[in-house]
Amino acid sequence: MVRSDTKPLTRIQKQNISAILDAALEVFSAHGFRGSTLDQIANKAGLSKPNVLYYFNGKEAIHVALLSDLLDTWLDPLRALNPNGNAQDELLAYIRRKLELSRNFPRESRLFANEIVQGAPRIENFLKGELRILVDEKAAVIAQWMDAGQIAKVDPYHLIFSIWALTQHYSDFEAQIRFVRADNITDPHDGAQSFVETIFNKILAP
Amino acid sequence: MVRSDTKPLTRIQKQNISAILDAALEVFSAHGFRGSTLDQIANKAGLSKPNVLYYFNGKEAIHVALLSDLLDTWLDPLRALNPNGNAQDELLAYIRRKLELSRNFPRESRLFANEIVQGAPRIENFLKGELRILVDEKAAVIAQWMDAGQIAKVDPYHLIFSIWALTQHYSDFEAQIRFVRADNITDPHDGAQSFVETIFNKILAP
DNA sequence: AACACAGTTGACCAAGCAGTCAAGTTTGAT
DNA sequence: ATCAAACTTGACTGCTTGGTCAACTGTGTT
Repeated sequence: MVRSDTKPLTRIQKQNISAILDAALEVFSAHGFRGSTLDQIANKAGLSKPNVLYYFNGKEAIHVALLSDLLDTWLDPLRALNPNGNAQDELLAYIRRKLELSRNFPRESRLFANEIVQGAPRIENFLKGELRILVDEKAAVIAQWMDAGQIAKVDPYHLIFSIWALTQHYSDFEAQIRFVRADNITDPHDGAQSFVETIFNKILAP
Repeated sequence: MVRSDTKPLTRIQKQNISAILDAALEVFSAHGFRGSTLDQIANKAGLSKPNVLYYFNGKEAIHVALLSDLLDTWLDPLRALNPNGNAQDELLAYIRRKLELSRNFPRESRLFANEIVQGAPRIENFLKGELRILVDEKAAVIAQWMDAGQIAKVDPYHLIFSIWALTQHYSDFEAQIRFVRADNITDPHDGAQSFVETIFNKILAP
Protein backbone atom coordinates (compact mmCIF):
# COMPACT_ATOMS: atom_id res chain seq x y z
CA MET A 1 0.00 0.00 0.00
CA VAL A 2 1.02 3.55 -0.65
CA ARG A 3 2.46 4.99 2.51
CA SER A 4 1.33 8.53 2.96
CA ASP A 5 3.36 9.27 6.05
CA THR A 6 6.72 9.65 4.36
CA LYS A 7 6.91 11.14 0.88
CA PRO A 8 4.76 13.32 -1.40
CA LEU A 9 2.30 11.54 -3.63
CA THR A 10 2.94 11.02 -7.32
CA ARG A 11 0.57 12.27 -9.99
CA ILE A 12 -0.84 8.77 -10.48
CA GLN A 13 -1.26 8.21 -6.76
CA LYS A 14 -3.19 11.41 -6.27
CA GLN A 15 -5.44 10.62 -9.21
CA ASN A 16 -6.17 7.02 -8.28
CA ILE A 17 -6.62 7.64 -4.58
CA SER A 18 -9.13 10.33 -5.30
CA ALA A 19 -10.91 8.12 -7.85
CA ILE A 20 -11.13 5.35 -5.27
CA LEU A 21 -12.42 7.64 -2.54
CA ASP A 22 -15.02 9.13 -4.82
CA ALA A 23 -16.20 5.72 -5.98
CA ALA A 24 -16.24 4.43 -2.43
CA LEU A 25 -18.27 7.38 -1.24
CA GLU A 26 -20.81 6.66 -3.94
CA VAL A 27 -21.01 2.99 -3.09
CA PHE A 28 -20.80 3.15 0.71
CA SER A 29 -23.37 5.93 0.98
CA ALA A 30 -25.80 3.98 -1.18
CA HIS A 31 -25.39 0.52 0.35
CA GLY A 32 -23.74 0.91 3.73
CA PHE A 33 -20.44 -0.65 4.69
CA ARG A 34 -21.40 -4.31 4.59
CA GLY A 35 -23.64 -3.81 1.60
CA SER A 36 -20.75 -2.57 -0.50
CA THR A 37 -18.14 -4.71 -2.24
CA LEU A 38 -14.62 -3.95 -3.31
CA ASP A 39 -15.58 -4.99 -6.83
CA GLN A 40 -18.25 -2.31 -6.96
CA ILE A 41 -15.79 0.29 -5.78
CA ALA A 42 -13.03 -0.86 -8.12
CA ASN A 43 -15.47 -0.91 -11.01
CA LYS A 44 -16.78 2.55 -10.37
CA ALA A 45 -13.23 3.84 -9.94
CA GLY A 46 -12.17 2.22 -13.22
CA LEU A 47 -9.51 0.09 -11.54
CA SER A 48 -8.99 -3.57 -10.85
CA LYS A 49 -9.64 -4.87 -7.37
CA PRO A 50 -6.00 -5.69 -6.63
CA ASN A 51 -5.10 -2.23 -7.79
CA VAL A 52 -7.52 -0.69 -5.31
CA LEU A 53 -5.87 -2.76 -2.62
CA TYR A 54 -2.52 -1.44 -3.76
CA TYR A 55 -3.61 2.00 -2.59
CA PHE A 56 -5.56 1.04 0.52
CA ASN A 57 -4.94 -1.65 3.09
CA GLY A 58 -8.45 -3.00 2.79
CA LYS A 59 -12.11 -2.20 2.58
CA GLU A 60 -12.15 -0.92 6.13
CA ALA A 61 -9.22 1.41 5.45
CA ILE A 62 -11.11 3.07 2.60
CA HIS A 63 -14.11 3.54 4.83
CA VAL A 64 -12.03 4.99 7.61
CA ALA A 65 -10.31 7.39 5.21
CA LEU A 66 -13.69 8.61 3.98
CA LEU A 67 -15.06 9.08 7.46
CA SER A 68 -12.04 10.96 8.77
CA ASP A 69 -12.19 13.34 5.82
CA LEU A 70 -15.88 13.79 6.46
CA LEU A 71 -15.89 14.23 10.22
CA ASP A 72 -13.20 16.82 9.92
CA THR A 73 -15.41 19.14 7.88
CA TRP A 74 -18.68 18.11 9.49
CA LEU A 75 -18.02 20.19 12.57
CA ASP A 76 -17.17 23.39 10.72
CA PRO A 77 -20.65 24.91 10.50
CA LEU A 78 -21.22 24.59 14.23
CA ARG A 79 -17.68 25.63 15.04
CA ALA A 80 -18.29 28.86 13.17
CA LEU A 81 -21.11 29.88 15.50
CA ASN A 82 -19.83 33.16 16.89
CA PRO A 83 -20.64 33.79 20.57
CA ASN A 84 -20.17 37.51 20.06
CA GLY A 85 -22.54 37.80 17.14
CA ASN A 86 -26.26 38.41 17.17
CA ALA A 87 -28.04 35.30 18.41
CA GLN A 88 -30.73 35.09 15.76
CA ASP A 89 -28.34 35.91 12.92
CA GLU A 90 -25.78 33.41 14.09
CA LEU A 91 -28.24 30.58 14.47
CA LEU A 92 -29.88 31.24 11.13
CA ALA A 93 -26.48 31.40 9.49
CA TYR A 94 -25.65 28.07 11.11
CA ILE A 95 -28.86 26.58 9.77
CA ARG A 96 -28.08 27.92 6.33
CA ARG A 97 -24.60 26.44 6.38
CA LYS A 98 -26.01 23.09 7.45
CA LEU A 99 -28.61 23.12 4.70
CA GLU A 100 -25.99 23.97 2.12
CA LEU A 101 -23.75 21.18 3.30
CA SER A 102 -26.60 18.74 3.12
CA ARG A 103 -27.55 19.97 -0.32
CA ASN A 104 -24.05 20.01 -1.77
CA PHE A 105 -22.79 16.84 -0.12
CA PRO A 106 -25.73 14.44 0.10
CA ARG A 107 -23.50 11.39 -0.28
CA GLU A 108 -21.36 12.43 2.65
CA SER A 109 -24.49 13.09 4.65
CA ARG A 110 -25.87 9.65 3.89
CA LEU A 111 -22.56 7.99 4.68
CA PHE A 112 -22.79 9.61 8.08
CA ALA A 113 -26.46 8.72 8.45
CA ASN A 114 -25.76 5.08 7.62
CA GLU A 115 -23.22 4.98 10.40
CA ILE A 116 -25.47 6.55 12.99
CA VAL A 117 -28.59 4.56 12.20
CA GLN A 118 -26.60 1.39 12.69
CA GLY A 119 -25.41 2.45 16.11
CA ALA A 120 -22.30 4.45 15.17
CA PRO A 121 -19.87 1.65 16.06
CA ARG A 122 -17.08 3.20 14.01
CA ILE A 123 -17.45 6.81 15.06
CA GLU A 124 -18.37 6.40 18.70
CA ASN A 125 -15.17 8.07 19.79
CA PHE A 126 -15.72 11.05 17.55
CA LEU A 127 -19.26 11.50 18.85
CA LYS A 128 -18.27 11.13 22.49
CA GLY A 129 -15.18 13.26 22.05
CA GLU A 130 -14.85 16.12 19.62
CA LEU A 131 -18.51 16.45 18.77
CA ARG A 132 -19.66 16.32 22.34
CA ILE A 133 -17.19 18.94 23.50
CA LEU A 134 -18.21 21.26 20.69
CA VAL A 135 -21.92 20.75 21.30
CA ASP A 136 -21.53 21.38 25.03
CA GLU A 137 -19.63 24.56 24.30
CA LYS A 138 -22.15 25.88 21.77
CA ALA A 139 -25.12 24.86 23.86
CA ALA A 140 -23.71 27.03 26.62
CA VAL A 141 -23.42 29.94 24.22
CA ILE A 142 -27.02 29.48 23.12
CA ALA A 143 -28.15 29.26 26.73
CA GLN A 144 -26.47 32.59 27.42
CA TRP A 145 -28.25 34.16 24.46
CA MET A 146 -31.50 32.89 25.88
CA ASP A 147 -30.76 34.19 29.34
CA ALA A 148 -29.98 37.57 27.82
CA GLY A 149 -33.41 37.51 26.21
CA GLN A 150 -32.05 37.62 22.65
CA ILE A 151 -33.99 34.52 21.65
CA ALA A 152 -36.79 32.43 23.09
CA LYS A 153 -35.94 29.97 25.83
CA VAL A 154 -35.91 26.35 24.72
CA ASP A 155 -33.59 23.47 25.54
CA PRO A 156 -30.37 24.33 23.66
CA TYR A 157 -29.46 20.69 23.06
CA HIS A 158 -32.83 19.88 21.60
CA LEU A 159 -32.57 23.01 19.52
CA ILE A 160 -29.32 21.78 18.03
CA PHE A 161 -30.77 18.30 17.48
CA SER A 162 -33.75 19.81 15.72
CA ILE A 163 -31.47 21.74 13.39
CA TRP A 164 -29.62 18.55 12.58
CA ALA A 165 -32.83 16.64 12.07
CA LEU A 166 -34.40 19.17 9.76
CA THR A 167 -31.38 19.97 7.65
CA GLN A 168 -30.15 16.44 7.15
CA HIS A 169 -33.59 15.04 6.52
CA TYR A 170 -33.58 16.45 3.02
CA SER A 171 -30.50 14.53 1.96
CA ASP A 172 -30.67 11.46 4.18
CA PHE A 173 -34.33 10.73 3.46
CA GLU A 174 -34.26 12.17 -0.01
CA ALA A 175 -35.70 8.99 -1.50
CA GLN A 176 -38.81 9.31 0.61
CA ILE A 177 -39.32 12.94 -0.32
CA ARG A 178 -38.68 12.24 -3.98
CA PHE A 179 -41.17 9.39 -4.20
CA VAL A 180 -43.85 11.13 -2.19
CA ARG A 181 -43.59 14.30 -4.27
CA ALA A 182 -43.00 12.58 -7.60
CA ASP A 183 -44.57 15.19 -9.86
CA ASN A 184 -43.56 18.28 -8.02
CA ILE A 185 -41.64 20.74 -10.14
CA THR A 186 -39.63 22.60 -7.56
CA ASP A 187 -36.48 21.10 -6.13
CA PRO A 188 -37.39 20.05 -2.58
CA HIS A 189 -34.19 21.69 -1.38
CA ASP A 190 -35.43 25.10 -2.52
CA GLY A 191 -38.61 24.78 -0.56
CA ALA A 192 -36.59 23.44 2.33
CA GLN A 193 -34.40 26.51 2.59
CA SER A 194 -37.24 28.97 2.97
CA PHE A 195 -39.38 26.64 5.05
CA VAL A 196 -36.68 25.81 7.55
CA GLU A 197 -35.68 29.47 7.89
CA THR A 198 -39.28 30.46 8.43
CA ILE A 199 -39.93 27.99 11.18
CA PHE A 200 -36.71 28.71 13.02
CA ASN A 201 -37.54 32.38 12.91
CA LYS A 202 -40.74 31.52 14.71
CA ILE A 203 -39.04 29.19 17.14
CA LEU A 204 -36.37 31.69 18.08
CA ALA A 205 -38.50 34.82 18.22
CA PRO A 206 -38.06 36.18 21.76
CA MET B 1 -42.10 -23.43 4.14
CA VAL B 2 -45.19 -22.92 6.16
CA ARG B 3 -47.96 -21.78 3.88
CA SER B 4 -50.06 -19.19 5.57
CA ASP B 5 -52.68 -18.89 2.86
CA THR B 6 -54.55 -22.09 3.59
CA LYS B 7 -54.88 -23.28 7.17
CA PRO B 8 -54.58 -21.82 10.66
CA LEU B 9 -51.15 -21.86 12.26
CA THR B 10 -50.19 -24.38 14.90
CA ARG B 11 -49.00 -23.35 18.33
CA ILE B 12 -45.39 -24.06 17.37
CA GLN B 13 -45.70 -22.17 14.12
CA LYS B 14 -47.05 -19.08 15.80
CA GLN B 15 -44.35 -19.17 18.40
CA ASN B 16 -41.44 -19.76 16.04
CA ILE B 17 -42.58 -17.34 13.38
CA SER B 18 -42.90 -14.62 15.95
CA ALA B 19 -39.51 -15.49 17.44
CA ILE B 20 -37.95 -15.28 13.99
CA LEU B 21 -39.59 -11.97 13.16
CA ASP B 22 -38.55 -10.47 16.46
CA ALA B 23 -34.97 -11.65 16.05
CA ALA B 24 -34.90 -10.46 12.45
CA LEU B 25 -36.19 -7.04 13.44
CA GLU B 26 -33.42 -6.77 15.97
CA VAL B 27 -30.74 -7.80 13.51
CA PHE B 28 -31.97 -6.04 10.37
CA SER B 29 -32.57 -2.75 12.15
CA ALA B 30 -29.08 -2.83 13.61
CA HIS B 31 -27.11 -3.92 10.55
CA GLY B 32 -29.29 -3.36 7.49
CA PHE B 33 -30.36 -6.07 5.10
CA ARG B 34 -26.99 -6.99 3.64
CA GLY B 35 -25.24 -6.54 6.94
CA SER B 36 -27.40 -9.21 8.55
CA THR B 37 -26.94 -12.96 8.31
CA LEU B 38 -29.37 -15.82 8.69
CA ASP B 39 -27.09 -17.26 11.35
CA GLN B 40 -27.44 -14.13 13.45
CA ILE B 41 -31.20 -14.27 13.12
CA ALA B 42 -31.41 -17.99 13.82
CA ASN B 43 -29.14 -17.61 16.80
CA LYS B 44 -31.12 -14.78 18.31
CA ALA B 45 -34.35 -16.66 17.70
CA GLY B 46 -32.94 -19.77 19.37
CA LEU B 47 -33.39 -21.90 16.26
CA SER B 48 -31.12 -23.58 13.75
CA LYS B 49 -30.65 -21.95 10.37
CA PRO B 50 -32.42 -24.70 8.42
CA ASN B 51 -35.28 -24.42 10.85
CA VAL B 52 -35.60 -20.70 10.16
CA LEU B 53 -35.74 -21.54 6.47
CA TYR B 54 -38.46 -24.04 7.19
CA TYR B 55 -40.69 -21.14 8.18
CA PHE B 56 -39.58 -18.56 5.62
CA ASN B 57 -38.61 -18.95 2.00
CA GLY B 58 -35.38 -17.07 2.51
CA LYS B 59 -33.71 -14.04 3.99
CA GLU B 60 -35.55 -11.72 1.66
CA ALA B 61 -38.91 -13.23 2.63
CA ILE B 62 -38.28 -12.47 6.30
CA HIS B 63 -37.39 -8.92 5.44
CA VAL B 64 -40.48 -8.48 3.30
CA ALA B 65 -42.68 -9.89 6.04
CA LEU B 66 -41.24 -7.41 8.52
CA LEU B 67 -41.66 -4.46 6.21
CA SER B 68 -45.25 -5.26 5.28
CA ASP B 69 -46.18 -5.55 8.94
CA LEU B 70 -44.46 -2.27 9.55
CA LEU B 71 -45.75 -0.22 6.65
CA ASP B 72 -49.24 -1.26 7.49
CA THR B 73 -49.11 0.42 10.88
CA TRP B 74 -46.80 3.23 9.88
CA LEU B 75 -49.56 5.16 8.16
CA ASP B 76 -51.98 5.00 11.06
CA PRO B 77 -50.98 8.19 12.87
CA LEU B 78 -51.36 10.29 9.75
CA ARG B 79 -54.49 8.48 8.69
CA ALA B 80 -56.07 9.43 11.99
CA LEU B 81 -55.73 13.15 11.27
CA ASN B 82 -59.33 14.30 11.41
CA PRO B 83 -60.29 16.99 8.84
CA ASN B 84 -63.24 18.01 10.98
CA GLY B 85 -61.26 18.49 14.15
CA ASN B 86 -59.49 21.58 15.39
CA ALA B 87 -56.39 22.20 13.28
CA GLN B 88 -53.92 22.80 16.07
CA ASP B 89 -55.24 19.97 18.23
CA GLU B 90 -55.22 17.52 15.36
CA LEU B 91 -51.69 18.33 14.28
CA LEU B 92 -50.34 18.21 17.81
CA ALA B 93 -52.09 14.91 18.38
CA TYR B 94 -50.49 13.62 15.19
CA ILE B 95 -47.09 14.74 16.39
CA ARG B 96 -47.68 13.07 19.72
CA ARG B 97 -48.69 9.80 18.04
CA LYS B 98 -45.58 9.92 15.87
CA LEU B 99 -43.33 10.56 18.86
CA GLU B 100 -44.89 7.70 20.75
CA LEU B 101 -44.43 5.36 17.83
CA SER B 102 -40.81 6.35 17.50
CA ARG B 103 -40.30 5.92 21.22
CA ASN B 104 -42.08 2.60 21.54
CA PHE B 105 -40.87 1.06 18.30
CA PRO B 106 -37.35 2.34 17.69
CA ARG B 107 -36.29 -0.85 15.94
CA GLU B 108 -39.11 -0.59 13.46
CA SER B 109 -38.24 3.05 12.91
CA ARG B 110 -34.62 2.20 12.23
CA LEU B 111 -35.58 -0.63 9.90
CA PHE B 112 -37.54 1.91 7.92
CA ALA B 113 -34.73 4.48 8.11
CA ASN B 114 -32.21 1.95 6.85
CA GLU B 115 -34.38 1.35 3.82
CA ILE B 116 -34.88 5.00 3.03
CA VAL B 117 -31.29 6.10 3.51
CA GLN B 118 -30.24 3.46 1.03
CA GLY B 119 -32.64 4.70 -1.61
CA ALA B 120 -35.77 2.77 -0.63
CA PRO B 121 -35.37 0.13 -3.37
CA ARG B 122 -37.70 -2.29 -1.62
CA ILE B 123 -40.45 0.09 -0.62
CA GLU B 124 -40.52 2.39 -3.62
CA ASN B 125 -44.01 1.23 -4.53
CA PHE B 126 -45.33 1.87 -1.06
CA LEU B 127 -43.88 5.36 -1.02
CA LYS B 128 -45.12 6.23 -4.50
CA GLY B 129 -48.49 4.62 -3.87
CA GLU B 130 -50.21 4.43 -0.52
CA LEU B 131 -48.04 6.92 1.29
CA ARG B 132 -48.16 9.49 -1.47
CA ILE B 133 -51.93 9.34 -1.77
CA LEU B 134 -52.34 9.73 1.96
CA VAL B 135 -49.87 12.61 2.15
CA ASP B 136 -51.54 14.43 -0.73
CA GLU B 137 -54.90 14.02 0.95
CA LYS B 138 -53.72 15.25 4.33
CA ALA B 139 -51.68 18.08 2.85
CA ALA B 140 -54.89 19.33 1.26
CA VAL B 141 -56.64 19.18 4.62
CA ILE B 142 -53.84 21.15 6.22
CA ALA B 143 -53.93 23.71 3.41
CA GLN B 144 -57.64 24.22 4.06
CA TRP B 145 -56.99 24.78 7.74
CA MET B 146 -54.41 27.38 6.77
CA ASP B 147 -56.75 29.10 4.34
CA ALA B 148 -59.37 29.23 7.06
CA GLY B 149 -56.84 31.01 9.25
CA GLN B 150 -56.82 28.29 11.90
CA ILE B 151 -53.05 27.90 11.73
CA ALA B 152 -50.15 29.82 10.22
CA LYS B 153 -49.52 29.44 6.51
CA VAL B 154 -46.53 27.29 5.64
CA ASP B 155 -45.96 24.68 2.95
CA PRO B 156 -48.07 21.71 4.11
CA TYR B 157 -45.72 19.15 2.58
CA HIS B 158 -42.70 20.62 4.27
CA LEU B 159 -44.68 20.79 7.47
CA ILE B 160 -45.33 17.05 7.26
CA PHE B 161 -41.70 16.36 6.39
CA SER B 162 -40.56 18.40 9.36
CA ILE B 163 -42.80 16.38 11.65
CA TRP B 164 -41.31 13.19 10.29
CA ALA B 165 -37.78 14.53 10.61
CA LEU B 166 -38.15 15.68 14.19
CA THR B 167 -40.05 12.73 15.55
CA GLN B 168 -37.99 10.01 13.92
CA HIS B 169 -34.70 11.68 14.66
CA TYR B 170 -34.88 10.55 18.25
CA SER B 171 -35.02 6.88 17.39
CA ASP B 172 -33.15 6.77 14.09
CA PHE B 173 -30.22 8.85 15.28
CA GLU B 174 -30.46 7.72 18.85
CA ALA B 175 -26.80 6.70 18.90
CA GLN B 176 -25.71 10.22 18.12
CA ILE B 177 -27.90 11.72 20.80
CA ARG B 178 -26.83 9.14 23.33
CA PHE B 179 -23.11 9.67 22.78
CA VAL B 180 -23.32 13.44 22.66
CA ARG B 181 -25.31 13.58 25.88
CA ALA B 182 -23.53 10.75 27.62
CA ASP B 183 -23.93 11.93 31.19
CA ASN B 184 -27.34 13.50 30.96
CA ILE B 185 -29.81 12.10 33.44
CA THR B 186 -33.08 12.66 31.66
CA ASP B 187 -34.24 10.33 28.91
CA PRO B 188 -33.82 12.28 25.65
CA HIS B 189 -37.31 11.17 24.66
CA ASP B 190 -38.82 13.02 27.59
CA GLY B 191 -37.18 16.27 26.61
CA ALA B 192 -38.15 15.57 23.03
CA GLN B 193 -41.84 15.38 23.77
CA SER B 194 -42.08 18.78 25.39
CA PHE B 195 -39.55 20.40 23.06
CA VAL B 196 -41.23 19.22 19.87
CA GLU B 197 -44.66 20.22 21.11
CA THR B 198 -43.38 23.65 22.08
CA ILE B 199 -41.82 24.41 18.75
CA PHE B 200 -44.80 23.20 16.75
CA ASN B 201 -47.03 25.37 18.85
CA LYS B 202 -44.90 28.29 17.75
CA ILE B 203 -44.79 27.18 14.15
CA LEU B 204 -48.54 26.72 13.91
CA ALA B 205 -49.66 29.76 15.90
CA PRO B 206 -51.83 31.76 13.48
C1' DA C 1 19.70 3.38 -22.91
C1' DA C 2 19.33 1.55 -18.61
C1' DC C 3 17.60 0.85 -14.33
C1' DA C 4 14.94 1.19 -10.11
C1' DC C 5 10.75 1.70 -8.60
C1' DA C 6 5.73 2.75 -9.27
C1' DG C 7 1.81 0.82 -10.94
C1' DT C 8 -1.12 -3.10 -12.63
C1' DT C 9 -3.48 -7.52 -12.94
C1' DG C 10 -5.00 -12.60 -13.80
C1' DA C 11 -5.24 -16.36 -11.12
C1' DC C 12 -5.87 -17.91 -6.90
C1' DC C 13 -7.27 -18.82 -1.84
C1' DA C 14 -9.94 -19.07 2.42
C1' DA C 15 -13.81 -17.54 4.84
C1' DG C 16 -18.48 -16.40 5.03
C1' DC C 17 -22.88 -17.05 3.64
C1' DA C 18 -27.70 -18.35 1.63
C1' DG C 19 -29.89 -22.14 0.80
C1' DT C 20 -30.62 -27.70 0.27
C1' DC C 21 -31.49 -32.31 1.70
C1' DA C 22 -31.96 -36.64 3.63
C1' DA C 23 -32.53 -38.47 7.77
C1' DG C 24 -34.06 -37.97 12.09
C1' DT C 25 -37.49 -36.58 16.29
C1' DT C 26 -41.79 -34.67 18.15
C1' DT C 27 -46.74 -33.80 18.18
C1' DG C 28 -51.36 -34.66 18.27
C1' DA C 29 -55.42 -36.78 16.35
C1' DT C 30 -57.55 -41.34 16.26
C1' DA D 1 -50.51 -47.41 20.76
C1' DT D 2 -50.26 -46.02 16.03
C1' DC D 3 -49.29 -43.19 12.41
C1' DA D 4 -49.10 -39.28 9.41
C1' DA D 5 -47.90 -34.89 9.44
C1' DA D 6 -45.26 -31.32 11.67
C1' DC D 7 -40.96 -30.10 13.07
C1' DT D 8 -35.79 -30.18 13.47
C1' DT D 9 -30.94 -30.49 12.15
C1' DG D 10 -25.96 -32.04 10.80
C1' DA D 11 -23.68 -32.13 6.88
C1' DC D 12 -23.28 -30.33 2.59
C1' DT D 13 -23.13 -27.29 -1.82
C1' DG D 14 -22.20 -23.47 -4.59
C1' DC D 15 -21.52 -18.75 -4.82
C1' DT D 16 -19.74 -14.31 -3.23
C1' DT D 17 -16.25 -11.72 -1.54
C1' DG D 18 -12.03 -9.76 0.90
C1' DG D 19 -7.56 -10.29 0.28
C1' DT D 20 -2.81 -12.33 -1.69
C1' DC D 21 0.83 -13.03 -4.91
C1' DA D 22 3.95 -13.60 -8.54
C1' DA D 23 4.66 -11.86 -12.71
C1' DC D 24 4.13 -8.20 -15.82
C1' DT D 25 4.11 -3.20 -17.71
C1' DG D 26 4.72 1.90 -17.35
C1' DT D 27 7.38 6.01 -15.66
C1' DG D 28 10.81 9.05 -14.96
C1' DT D 29 15.55 9.90 -13.60
C1' DT D 30 20.36 9.61 -14.72
